[in-house]
Amino acid sequence: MEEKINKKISTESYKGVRDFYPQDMFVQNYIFKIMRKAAESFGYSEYGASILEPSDLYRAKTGDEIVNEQTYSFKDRGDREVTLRPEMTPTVARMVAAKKREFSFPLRWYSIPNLFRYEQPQKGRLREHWQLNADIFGIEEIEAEIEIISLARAIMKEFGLKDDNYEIRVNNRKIMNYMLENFLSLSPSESHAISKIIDKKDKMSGEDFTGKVRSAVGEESDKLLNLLHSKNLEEFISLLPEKARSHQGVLEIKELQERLAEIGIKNSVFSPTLMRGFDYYTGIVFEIFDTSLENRRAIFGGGRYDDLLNIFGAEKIPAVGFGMGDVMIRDILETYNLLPTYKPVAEIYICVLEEKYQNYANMLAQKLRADDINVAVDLSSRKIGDQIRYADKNLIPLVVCVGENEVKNEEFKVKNLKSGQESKLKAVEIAEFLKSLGS
RNA sequence: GUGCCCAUAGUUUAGUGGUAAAACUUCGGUCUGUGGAUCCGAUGUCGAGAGUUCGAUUCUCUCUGGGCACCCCA
Repeated sequence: MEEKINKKISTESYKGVRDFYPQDMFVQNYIFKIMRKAAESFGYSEYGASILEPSDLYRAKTGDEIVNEQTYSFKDRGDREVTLRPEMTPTVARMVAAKKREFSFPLRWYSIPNLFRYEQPQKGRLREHWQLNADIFGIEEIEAEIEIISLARAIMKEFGLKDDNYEIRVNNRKIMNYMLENFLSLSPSESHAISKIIDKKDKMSGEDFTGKVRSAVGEESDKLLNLLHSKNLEEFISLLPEKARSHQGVLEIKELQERLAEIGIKNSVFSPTLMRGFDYYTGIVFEIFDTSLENRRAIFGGGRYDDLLNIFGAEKIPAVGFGMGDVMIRDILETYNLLPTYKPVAEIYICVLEEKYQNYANMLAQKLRADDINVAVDLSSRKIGDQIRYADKNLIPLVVCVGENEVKNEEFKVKNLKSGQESKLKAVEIAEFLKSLGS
């Protein structure tokens, strides 16, 4: 024997990414199907783009550090810096800005891109994931937020989630900025730092949070803490100084909640500690938050980003949008036992009793396919029992055996593997029969 | 990037300083013009590399991968 030169290649997938075997792909397709259906029911059109973007696209917004350390970035053969897109918003902003003269606004767009980030994988966060992005461009008024949140809620509903499975947390960057910069007289960098602390409130103990706020804000911290602990908007407003009570940011939240309630969305909650990590948000921000004990995580997040398109030198184009990841929604559906049961694509399996009937079986399959039926034909010439067993193990619901009798009579016994029932049918009747099964 | 835990057939798990076992799955055979069965058999360089040792799957280190948390958050 010669020594082995070839080293075996590992069958593991690349770190932090997933293989989708047919059963996984079935779930993935189900998730995408629901997302598409809901988005399109609101008149949103699907768009797409390459996963490769020039690194500058992200530098402009997020800074060198994130691009260098948290993205997949490399130089191509032409010495261009390239990044695997870590999010879709800059891409869609670029696309909209590029052709803004050609579009009549508002634009309602969605996409389900795969996104990459170079990070340590952990729960709910992998290196590659898919994320529904839905955005509306060109509406300055709160109508945009109402529509976007309605869409988010419609998706939850379509997945079978009930309103009391989650809450819609809302806040407004405008009032938060006002509060930090005017009411508490913090400098922009101080208020930026405190925003990050506020955003993490739920991740630390009450004392920790109080302590961190005190050391960051100083003597005014009690005022801030009281505001952040308000249970609802009324309490929050009552703690604001007189002249701030009718601040636009407050009015927007109030109107948003009222308008949502009017159209039947009653599970919105004002959440003064909701900030969202991104700096580009300029107004309302929101999150759909799973209230089950198992997850306690945001399923959706989004908000208004009126100034983002400015980086392309475009005139201001207001925008509201959100993202929803496939990893999170999978976890949620699992929690509430809402994952669909796997069904293979083949509806009928044709068993071949003797090798000489193989081509007859192929012809029968062709006829059925012409009637839009998904048919697989056995190729093994194995014993009939093994063929049926194969169909059964692969969850194919119906079996037709082709042998001497069938060829002679042109009639087929269609066997339902679940019930064991057989129906004698002509080839042309099979499509109708399938419809009657309602599969 | 940091820390903790983990790694044995395809899967779930036993087990030992003297090169491994069970169940299920898969594949092959057995039996039946109609299935989830029976019986027989096959499938592992114990994640990779190095070290300690007469001898390592077992002990040590490094790496890789997985899980969780931190960092960061899209």
